Amino acid sequence: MSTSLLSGLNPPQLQAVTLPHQSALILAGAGSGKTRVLTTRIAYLISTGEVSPQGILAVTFTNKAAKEMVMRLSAMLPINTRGMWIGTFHGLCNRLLRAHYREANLPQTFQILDSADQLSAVKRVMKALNVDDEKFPPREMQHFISASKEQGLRAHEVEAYDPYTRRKVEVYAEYDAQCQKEGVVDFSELLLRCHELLVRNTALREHYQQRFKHILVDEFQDTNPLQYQWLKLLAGKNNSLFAVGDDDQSIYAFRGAHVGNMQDLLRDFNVASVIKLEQNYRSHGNILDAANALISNNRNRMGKKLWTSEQGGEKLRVYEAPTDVEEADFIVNEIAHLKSEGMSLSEIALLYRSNAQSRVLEHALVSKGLSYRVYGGLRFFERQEIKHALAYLRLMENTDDDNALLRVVNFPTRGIGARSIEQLQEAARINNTTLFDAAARAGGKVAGFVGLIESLKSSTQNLPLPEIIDHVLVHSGLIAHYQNETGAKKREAEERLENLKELLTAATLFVHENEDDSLTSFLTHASLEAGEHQAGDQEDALHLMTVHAAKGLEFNAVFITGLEEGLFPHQNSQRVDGGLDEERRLMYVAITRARRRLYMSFAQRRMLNGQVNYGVPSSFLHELPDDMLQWLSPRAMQRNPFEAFGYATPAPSRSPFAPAGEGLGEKGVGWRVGQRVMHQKFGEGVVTNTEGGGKDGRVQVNFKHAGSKWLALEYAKLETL
DNA sequence: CGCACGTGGTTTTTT
DNA sequence: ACCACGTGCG
Repeated sequence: MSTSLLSGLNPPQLQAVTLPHQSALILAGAGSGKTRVLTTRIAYLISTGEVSPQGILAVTFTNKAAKEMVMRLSAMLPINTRGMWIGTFHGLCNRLLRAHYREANLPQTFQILDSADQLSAVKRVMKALNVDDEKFPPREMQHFISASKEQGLRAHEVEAYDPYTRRKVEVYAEYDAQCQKEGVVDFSELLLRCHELLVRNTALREHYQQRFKHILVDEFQDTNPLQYQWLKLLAGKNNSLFAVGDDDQSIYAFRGAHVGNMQDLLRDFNVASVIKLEQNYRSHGNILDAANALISNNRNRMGKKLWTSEQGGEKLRVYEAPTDVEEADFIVNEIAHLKSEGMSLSEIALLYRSNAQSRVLEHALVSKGLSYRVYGGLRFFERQEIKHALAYLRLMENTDDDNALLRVVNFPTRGIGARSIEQLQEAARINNTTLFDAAARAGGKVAGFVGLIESLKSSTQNLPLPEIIDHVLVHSGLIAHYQNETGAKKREAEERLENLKELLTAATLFVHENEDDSLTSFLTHASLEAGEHQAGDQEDALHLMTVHAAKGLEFNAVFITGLEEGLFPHQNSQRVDGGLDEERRLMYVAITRARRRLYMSFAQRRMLNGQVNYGVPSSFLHELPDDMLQWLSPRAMQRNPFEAFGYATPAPSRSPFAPAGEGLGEKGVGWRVGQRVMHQKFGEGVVTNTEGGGKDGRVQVNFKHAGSKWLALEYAKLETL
């Protein structure tokens, strides 16, 4: 093999890459070359003849990461990466289920429900079962089902000791039955079904166990219990599981990720030693030291301390603004300055804890004329018009897909109203068929719809994919529908038409890039890679995104905004066990995105949910060593940080948020927002909000140690400070 | 059928 | 403040 493959690796990286055939856990810190290690290991295994490309199974969480891996691998080795099993958990499970659809008891053209599809499917089940959606909010129901599946539990396996849970289990069971009848699977079902297939089918399991000698997993800290079970099953007794992850960057517990999988892996696979990648190639020393200091406040870490040869660097800049608007102004000015110094906008990121915070920032950016791009939000394949188009295509593939039928049976409107649909559903229920079957037996306009689908099917047979879609767009009436929009909706309709055109482009591209260019394959692509298709990122633009979305990225300059107690760390995290630790990891992720310059800012007052909120600076700021910080605003943290943050002086009576002459936050409760108070049990704090008056009055107090709490004035004994 | 108005919710999210 | 969703009316 070529020695160049391994050159430039540091000792632990080299050790990881060249490990013998054994299971391993690689604890890879931020910016420590994790992806490089992963891809180089694959290249190493193949080029030494240890394993053939077919014997590799490499799993990631996102399509982006999978693509990156494939790209780097093809650059390293002169092999055809097509056909290699490198992909997301969902993508790989899909592949397996498609290959063995009969054994998995699925139709060949089974469709994949995204979250929105799943929600409407849940709602339909609940309606059919007469479930009170006040007592059982559909969203919660959906979460219950997904969460159960991610634990590897079918409805009958869920422990239900109370009537409430039993009812949910009932819905879960019926939901699964409905999906089975309609030939659709949701995201977690892909994994669970695949797992069950391998558990039950010994021959199949052994076949894949024989095949995948080396299994490699990226971002292992984000795996949920079902994903871990799946990996364990495929690894069997003889294969090696090479897991790369960072417990300090585990920020997805809220959606079922189980960091404990890292410890479990050590035990289940008898991992002899954990290899730590601690040399960071991304950030300057100060940034790294600050991150280390912050994360050292977490308990139960596997233990890891990043270091860099790039010692020192700039201090971390901290800015306190009176209001969120002024915070945004400061940031925008700072960015304009950086730009004038030659930094390109795309090298700068603006991070926030929650999406709502982007509004103020965007406003400031627009007025300053700086181009930016907000990441996250509505994805291409999730747009209404695209979903409509896909629904027609799905129905053509699989007429049992009731979700798809309901979406387009009367869109564009063809006179099939709520009444006709109810009749259809009733007929389907009585005869135990799907809606399309019921529709096929109906007359009138419904029959017309059935005819439309049949004619779309027959007239597009053997056409290439883009032509199929083009035909459907025209003959479904979608194009005409949007073309006929006038008045207020005209602009919106034009954009939708653009997107439909873009769908054709996406299909053309898909045909070029994929060997399997069937409609089923394209529909799967649309479900599993909803976000991949994004237009317009050529321009040099700032990156605006949540901290979550920033994981895995890096920038020369990073702004972490809204560093206020209750926002970041977020209020709701207090209710969750280990919530604060996860918030701290989130902050750790945020800090470690920066290469050279890091700004952290907060505001004294902020408009939140239509209300003025008075915040105190994030406790995370206190956890950063003073000597690494450079304060850009007058108010500095000195001997007693809390002292510096309290609002000993009354808040000004005029603020951007308060009409002139009115006392701030004065609602008759007798406490003023900004007032420092003492509570017998919770100690020192600052009033951040008030509500009601007299006996019913409540105040929100942000306590120094106990966090933020709402207190009923009737009971709370508060004293002024 | 489509619009107008009212109501509730509001952390993070990939697949 | 804002948005998404649901209901009721023309």
